[in-house]
Amino acid sequence: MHGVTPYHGGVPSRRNIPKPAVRRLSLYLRELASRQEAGEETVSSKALGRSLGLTDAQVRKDLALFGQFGHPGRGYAVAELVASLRRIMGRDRLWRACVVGAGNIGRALVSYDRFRREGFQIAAVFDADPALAGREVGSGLRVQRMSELASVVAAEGINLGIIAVPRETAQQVADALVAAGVQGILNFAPRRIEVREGIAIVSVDFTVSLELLAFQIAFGESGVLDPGNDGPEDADSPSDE
Amino acid sequence: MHGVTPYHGGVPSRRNIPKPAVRRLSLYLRELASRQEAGEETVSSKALGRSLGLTDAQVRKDLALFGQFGHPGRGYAVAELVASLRRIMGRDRLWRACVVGAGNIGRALVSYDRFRREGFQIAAVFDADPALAGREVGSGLRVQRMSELASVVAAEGINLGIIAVPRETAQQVADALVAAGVQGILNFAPRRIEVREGIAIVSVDFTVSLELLAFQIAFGESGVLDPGNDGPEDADSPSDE
DNA sequence: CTCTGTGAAAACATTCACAGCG
DNA sequence: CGCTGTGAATGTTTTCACAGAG
Repeated sequence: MHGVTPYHGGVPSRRNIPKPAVRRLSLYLRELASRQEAGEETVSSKALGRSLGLTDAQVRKDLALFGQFGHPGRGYAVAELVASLRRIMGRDRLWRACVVGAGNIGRALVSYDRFRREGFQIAAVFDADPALAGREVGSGLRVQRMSELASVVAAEGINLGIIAVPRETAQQVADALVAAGVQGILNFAPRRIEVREGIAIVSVDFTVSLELLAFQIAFGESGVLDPGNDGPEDADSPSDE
Repeated sequence: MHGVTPYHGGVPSRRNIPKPAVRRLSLYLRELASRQEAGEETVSSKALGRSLGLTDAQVRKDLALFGQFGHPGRGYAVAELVASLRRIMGRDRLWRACVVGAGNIGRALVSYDRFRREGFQIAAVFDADPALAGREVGSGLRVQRMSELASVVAAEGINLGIIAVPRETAQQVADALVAAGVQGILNFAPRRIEVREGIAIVSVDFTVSLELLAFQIAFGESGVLDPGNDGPEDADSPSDE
């Protein structure tokens, strides 16, 4: 028992957190929040793993990367673990994002309620097309000109940028976002984005995901099915720096 | 030299293709197509890797999984490799997809031109809300009722389903798609989808990607930066079965 | 000399299996 | 008992480094 202490005195130091583990952390948090809402007070690594298609050992290993949260014989206290995970993942702070590109994807992201509900506020939208300036998208946001990006990012306290422009302009948008002071970028353009050391970047590439799907089907038919990957379903991995 | 032969006689059999390698294959194909258009005739693993933030050894290993495509001393013949990769990835056949869910994300996907250009045709859109039935989305597609899903999938020769509904209904939509006969599913709903053996599934989870981004920033500040992952940018990995 | 294909080594990630707490 | 935390074992992916082709 360690009840009050949030992170535990001796967090297994820092460093070297496997990226796949972090993605799963996000899944744990989602599942735990849902169980918390359902009134569950404790949950075992086995139960948690079962819901997400993971082994119990995997769940325990992942959580143990950040401290000792479990109670032997009992499992994990849901509320406690939710609070810890939120802090670890930076979900205890306010994230403000801007979307660059008011095309199909940009507009969909601005209107994607889940972001707001999960604590990622979209505070501005920009587009290079002057014809779109002033146009309302989502709930009450108006498209602003690229020339305003730096000042708006500063004035609105925006710390994340979301790139939803065509591949041709994606790198220069990234440069502008970094110059404006964002700490991280979520990239939806189908190309690699380079940013300087210290800026976080994660990419989501729809085409790669679709092609991965096509490959599985095409290759599964022509060749032998890959059996290795039977157990847990595994999410299509985007790219992060 | 093996010039004409497309796949080479002895493809290193089948089986056991690492998933990360398949994602990169998609990147190679994109980069190669762009170089082909630019008139380049050959490319070395080093040049290809450089463009994509990968090592030359990685590129060679990935390609070697499927055959011997390179010409020692010369590099890879661009046109030849594009053709081989297209076949390997199933890009030489016609893919027809339907989108289920005509909300923000569903509509954005229907209008996402890149899918069509890359050979993934969206042939139908469905939504459970009867009020949306008949509404036009994208270029000339009309929203259809869920009750028509099975017959439309059959009639239109649809082999892929794209889930763009809220998490609550995602699993039952997946079941309906599989029952209707699709071979694979691209899932945008924030939850795990289970499908029977033999059906391919890839998931894209925006929230996980955003949280991965937030984690990198929050953890980088509070702790020591993870140094390991310096080199190539790495895409945010979705989930695939 | 350039550049591939590939065994062997290293790094990384998952699973096993069990000591020990409640 | 039930269930965590964790070393040790196993499996997977990446990198190294070099023989050999052109």
